[in-house]
Amino acid sequence: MSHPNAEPRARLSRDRVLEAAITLADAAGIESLTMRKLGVELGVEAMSLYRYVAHKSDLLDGMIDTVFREIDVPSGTDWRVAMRGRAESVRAVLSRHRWATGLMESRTTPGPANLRHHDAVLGVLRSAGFSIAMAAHAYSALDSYIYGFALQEPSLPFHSDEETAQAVQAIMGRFASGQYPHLTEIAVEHVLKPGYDYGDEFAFGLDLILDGLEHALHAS
Amino acid sequence: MSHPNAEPRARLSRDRVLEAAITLADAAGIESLTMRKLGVELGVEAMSLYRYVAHKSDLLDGMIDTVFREIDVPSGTDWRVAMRGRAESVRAVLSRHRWATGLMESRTTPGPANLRHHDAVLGVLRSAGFSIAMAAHAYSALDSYIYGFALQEPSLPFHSDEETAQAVQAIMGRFASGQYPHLTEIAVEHVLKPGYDYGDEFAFGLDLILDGLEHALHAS
DNA sequence: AGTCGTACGCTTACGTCGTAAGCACGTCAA
DNA sequence: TTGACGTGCTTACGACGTAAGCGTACGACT
Repeated sequence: MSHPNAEPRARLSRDRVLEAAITLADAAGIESLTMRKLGVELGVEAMSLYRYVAHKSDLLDGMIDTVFREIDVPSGTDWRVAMRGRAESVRAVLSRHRWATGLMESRTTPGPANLRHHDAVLGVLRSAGFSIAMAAHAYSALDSYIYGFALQEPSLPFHSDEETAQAVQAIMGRFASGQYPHLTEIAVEHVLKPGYDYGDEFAFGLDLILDGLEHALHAS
Repeated sequence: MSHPNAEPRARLSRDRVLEAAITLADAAGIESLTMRKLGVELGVEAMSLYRYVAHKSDLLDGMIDTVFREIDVPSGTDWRVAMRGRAESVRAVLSRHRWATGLMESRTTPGPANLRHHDAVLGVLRSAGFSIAMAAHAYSALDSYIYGFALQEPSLPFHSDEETAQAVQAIMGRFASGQYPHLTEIAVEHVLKPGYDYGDEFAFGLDLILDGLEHALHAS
């Protein structure tokens, strides 16, 4: 009985560290993810984490790839269904982990889950008859749109009706009325209508791109 | 002659501080922008900067809005021409300031240049006959695509032929050959071809969206 | 049963960061 | 001449990432 009432304290592991880091970033934002706080979360000193992580940016890389593992790998013969499903899945995952999109910019070494995911995307497109060049175009267009939407969504204050109203007031109130007439118009007559949800905009742009790709596929 | 050979040292000002911060971030990346280094750059102690900036995130907000001021404000009666021009302008500016896109995620208070810019975008669309709802859709789709592209572009290693080849080797070399067949295919038969430039993909997706919007405009 | 390498977590310490608080000086109006 | 104000500097604090090295407990061998 070397440790009197010491609960066994589950062993650390890279996955446990990554998991805890993601939980912490989800809850408090990426900027408040520090090695020390992560240590506290795991009941461990900060330096102990370096047994599982080479440095903080290795931790971030690992977090990103863990997030990618949450995304459904697309498959199936109907490319539209597959691409739409994957788009929704990416968006759902990125909105669960709002810090992830902004981080992608700085990480240049894709992890295995990321590679597997994108390999599957290309596989679906190629099987559907897209040429190599067209598959590359489609890949780029879809990813740009999805990531861009995910990047903007959390920074927009449109998450509930009252919150939206307050945010619009806060922004518009800073300026002379009439200074931004079109923003005002859209705020008053569109965004402030009850039931408005910015997330609904996602489908519109996605369909635009899918329609365009379908057209390009048949034209070739 | 209280300061012997002291060159007058141009007075500080918020704009000069922001300008210097942007230059520094452009050159060395946003993560190496610190108040102290910015002070050195301006020949001043770090704390002196707080006369012009409330705190660091105020500095970042200011930088973002200064960047927005570089973007051409769209105008004109041909909405397609205007939207294409604005898209190219945004992309050019964001690729000059690679740190800016990733920062947008964390900034929630848009500055005046940002508001003016987006007001002009909506103005062009409304004048062209887009309904309020459709203008909102178009705005969202275009912004998502443009920002998403800008977010991905710097993290992709496709900036010169040799650089691309090396990066592809580095990534692919980490895995058993055949593990990612479609990525390999597209790398070998598309990306590694001489003259490939990822930037060229931008136009394809942009046209997809513009075509879709045109169709939606006429259908309504 | 005894030995020992190794995996794991801890301690201490350094340099850098953002920034609070207050001081010193030059300029200019009264 | 005086004094208020604008401007920049000094000092200091707590938090950060992480380098270097220490103690210990456990599993694999003899």
